[in-house]
Parts: sequence; structure tokens; C-alpha cells
Amino acid sequence: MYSIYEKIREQIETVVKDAILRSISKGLLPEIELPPIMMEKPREEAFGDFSTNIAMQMAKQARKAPGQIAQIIIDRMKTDGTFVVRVEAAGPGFINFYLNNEWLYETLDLIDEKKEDYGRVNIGNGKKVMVEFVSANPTGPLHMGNARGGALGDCIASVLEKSGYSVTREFYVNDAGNQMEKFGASLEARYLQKIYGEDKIPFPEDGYMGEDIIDHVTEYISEHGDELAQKSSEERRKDLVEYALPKNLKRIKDGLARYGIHYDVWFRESTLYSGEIEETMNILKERGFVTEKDGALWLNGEKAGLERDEVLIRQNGLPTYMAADIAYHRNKFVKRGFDKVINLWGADHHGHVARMKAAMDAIGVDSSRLEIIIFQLVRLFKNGEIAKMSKRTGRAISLDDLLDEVGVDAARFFFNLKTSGSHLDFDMDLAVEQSNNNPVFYVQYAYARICSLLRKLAEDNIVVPDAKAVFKELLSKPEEIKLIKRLAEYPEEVSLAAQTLEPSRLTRYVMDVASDFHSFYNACRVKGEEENLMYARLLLVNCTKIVIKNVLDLIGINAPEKM
RNA sequence: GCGCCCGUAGCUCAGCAGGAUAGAGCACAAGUUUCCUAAACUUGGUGUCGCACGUUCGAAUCGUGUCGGGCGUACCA
Repeated sequence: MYSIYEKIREQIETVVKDAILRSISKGLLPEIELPPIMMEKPREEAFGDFSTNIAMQMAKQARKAPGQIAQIIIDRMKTDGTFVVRVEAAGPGFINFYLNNEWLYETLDLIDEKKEDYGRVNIGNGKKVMVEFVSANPTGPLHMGNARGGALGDCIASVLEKSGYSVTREFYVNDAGNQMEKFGASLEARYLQKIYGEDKIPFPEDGYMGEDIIDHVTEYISEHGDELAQKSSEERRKDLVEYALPKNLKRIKDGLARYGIHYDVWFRESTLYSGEIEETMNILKERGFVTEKDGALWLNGEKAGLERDEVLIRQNGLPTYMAADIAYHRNKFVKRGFDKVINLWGADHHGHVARMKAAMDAIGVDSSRLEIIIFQLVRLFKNGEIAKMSKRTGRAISLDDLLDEVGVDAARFFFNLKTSGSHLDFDMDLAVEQSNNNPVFYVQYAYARICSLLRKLAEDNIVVPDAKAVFKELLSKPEEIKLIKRLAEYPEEVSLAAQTLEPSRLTRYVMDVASDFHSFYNACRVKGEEENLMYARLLLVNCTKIVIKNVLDLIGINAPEKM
């Protein structure tokens, strides 16, 4: 068992199902096909600990009023040997269950037993899943979009790991194709401008405007001089790219490492050019998905279910980004055998989603195995004003800048505070504020407070007891009960975060844990209480510590023992 | 024009495999510390769920239309 919810769900399902079957056999309900019995937590505490809407689900088929059905079921319900102490029909036909506190005390046993594994669930069954994220162009520094995608992707990967999937984190390095051409052309232009003067050499219209390009050539010249001016353009670009690309990649790698992100695989686009793109194009040809026109090779839109045709191989013989990407995804699924692939793309790439999915079906890979998460872009706020970031204008606020200003914890926390679909305004002033306005501090403070309490008790040789040896039934104050209920939700939260691919719910969850803890702390003393009560509370405090730590570890945020 | 995302309290957002009086945090106001970290807690009001139709016993949640904001619509990536 990994979760008390699991146990309660089983109990309620069994009890309800048995009651329904008994009712049917007595002719009180018609013989119908049973809908799945859903257990939910009522919004209001007054509606019991858990409820089910099964009576309403059955109403149509059974041709009876939901309230009536609920009562029939309840009258035949046998709850011996379960947590359930009272059942009632309420509202439009809900069946509400009231539990004794035993399930809460078992929660503490479970947390104490599992410790850092509390919250681990198994919905993945070891399935191989890849999360590909950030995959920033190695033509410049990481920007805010990468920062959000990075925090999100890394946490999604962590949540899936906790949920029983075998996870690979991957970064796709676009070290080939058109943008490398543009990168080379941009470097070359800046190089020649340095030597002959800015007004003498035009900068390519679609070149990379960033300061970093200039920095590269400045460094290059100081290390290697200006003899490249004499060489051919082709050679010049090649040398400059070979100089700058590894530097950019290292910077990206270091920046992400600082951000707490470590990849299993850095996959280079260039490796696809020695056969795999061609192979993939041949498969598309064989399956009849391509047409040739105007000297180019196209993906047939009509056949693939797209609005229009898409170029795969240009007139000049070079594959498009899309051709490489199809080959890349074929590599993920076919060559490397991932059951499921999750890609994180910024909103500016959403147009590519339908095309990639269609392309997967076209090469014979079920496109439902490819999940693409589109996250909305970020607006950075500082001093109440929008702080612009743009790789093109050269006035970019990079990931490094952000981390310098707000730190890793705040960045990761804030980027995981909202659902990926929501537009995100990042308030840099709030992120560094050391007050209760700042949710990062709020949560970390709760943890530090717990650690401090434990230290104080340890000074008097009072240590956390074994859960089994504690009189847990002494925990009965509203603040204690509320906190334990919250802790009991954790595995469920992990499971939901994995299913919806929304780690933001864990960030919000840990804020709730912190809040419930602070309330408990203000209402209940530990040190100095009667011994049995003190140990019971001490156990609860330590369980809270375990849960907060587990969540913070999961989302990659520091849990400070002192603040 | 077409496509995708978003529109819920003054602000930032949850809720959206339809279900019980729509929730948090912030802001604002008043209180709480001889006591384990007051970076904390307690109490207080707020909503045409963008708008309009439709499906349903029941819609913030599903469908259609519409308005507003963002993004996309290249032989760019």
C-alpha cells in the first residue's frame, strides 16, 4: 500500500458494490450495468470525509430518483471492519461517508514507515517514458521561455519517476540545419565588422542579433587573431562555428546544472544526417505520404490529415527542420523503444503540434504516444514594469541573470506555481521578498521551524518516537486533524500530478501543508506537554517534516534547516 | 481570414472525465508573543465564473456563436 486513499477507496467500493448487489437481488433496484464507483472528497467538511455520486450515476438506468437510490443502498450497507462509522444520503443524491480517526493514525504509521518514499506511487509500471525539454538553440544564451520549460520539464520528469515510470531526460541539440547556417553567417558578419568596421559589413537580416555573438568573435580574435579574414567564407564560418558552438553548449549545460537540471541524454540533431533522415523519408515515400513538386519533397497534407502540404526536403536538397524532427521522433519511438514521449514546447511552437502528430501516424507510430505540452510564454516584471527579453534584440535577460537575481529556489518554485497553460507573469521583486508574500519563504520557513523544534527537543534528549509506540489517538484537536488529513493526500497528489502532467499542483499542495502546519504550531505546543501527548505531536511534526522535504526534493527546491 | 492557448473576487490564480451554498493567496482592517523561529497565527466582506444561445434533472465545467488578450499561420526553427 502506498496511500491511505487507496485503502479507503477499496473499502468504499466494496461496501457500496455489495449493498447495490444485495438491493438488486432483493428486487429493490433493477438489474443494471454498474457504473464505476467514484470516490471523491466533498468540498465541505460538513458533507463527511468522502462521498460518492454513484446513486446519481445510476438514476437514469434505474429509473428512480437519485435520493431514493442512495437511501436503498445505504440501508443495505455493511460497514463492519472498515473506517466508516456513519453514512448518509444528502443533497441531490450523494452518499456521504464519515470515518473514524483510525485512517488518520494509520497515515502517520505509513509516513513513518515509508519516510522518503512516502508519496511514491505506481501508475507507470516501469513504462519507458522520455521527457524532452528546453532543447534551446545552441546559438545563444538561455532565455525566460527556456527557464519556464526547464523547471516544468524537470518537475514533470521527477513526478513521473515518483509514479513508477522509467524516465529519461533529454535535450535535443540543434547543431545542424539552417540555424547553424545563420549562426555561422552571424558570427562571420560580426567578425568582419570587427576587422573592417561596422559600416563596411552588412549584418544578415535574419541573423542572431545578440551581444553574445559579438563576444564570441571578440574572444576569438584575441585568441587567434584576424587571419580568418583571408580565408574563404565557407572556411571562416566553419571555424567560427566550431569555436562558438561548444562554448554555447557548455554554457547551456552549466546554466541548466546550476538550475538543478541534469540530462540523461544530449541528442545531437547532426547525428540524424548520416542516414536516419533519409531512412525516414523513404518510409514516408513507401507509405505514400509524400509528393514531389517544384523540385522539393513534400509531406502530403491531404493524406496526413493536415491543412496543407509541408516541405520536407527543400529545392536545394537540404532537409527542413520538420524532416529532421520526424526522423528524431522516429528515433525516440522506433530505434530506442520509448513507450511514451513527452515534449515541452513554448507557445510559439504550437503550430508544429498537429504536424508532428500527423507525421507520427504517417510513419506508423501511434501519435497518442506522443504528448506535447505547450506552455505559455513568460512576462518578467521588475519594479512593476515589464522587463523585456529577446534573443534578437540583444537585450536579453538570460536564465543566468534570473538566477543571479532571485536564486534557484524562487525560480523553480515560481515557474511551477501555475498550470503550464496559463500565461505567467514572473514578479522578480516578489521572488526575492523575505516576507509572507513570498510563497517560497513561507514553505521553507515552515520546514526550518520544524527543524528548529526538533533541535530544541533533542537538546533535552527527546527524540522522534516510533509511530507504533505512540498514543496517536491523543491527536484530536481540529488543527491536528486537519494537518494529518493534508498529509494523507500526498500520494494522491503525486498520482494526479503525474496523470495531468501538472507538477504545479504539488507546489500549491506544499503551500497548503505549510499553512496547516503553521496553524497547528500556533494552536498546539509540543515541548512541555504531558509526555504521551508530546510524543504524539512530535510524531506528527516529524511526519510533516518528511512530507515537506519529499515535495521540495521532488520539485528541486532546497529545504533549509535554519533560516 | 484560419488554427491553438487564455478570460473566475480589486490583483495573481485553483477548480473544468457536469453535481451539494464557486475556492485559495495577496491587498485592506482589527486582534494574537512572560511559551518550541511573529519570515507565524486568528477574525472579517467581496463574484453578471467575458457575453449569448444550446445539451442536461443539474453547466464555471460539454457544444455552437461572439467579444477581448496572447501566439502561430515560411522551401524559419
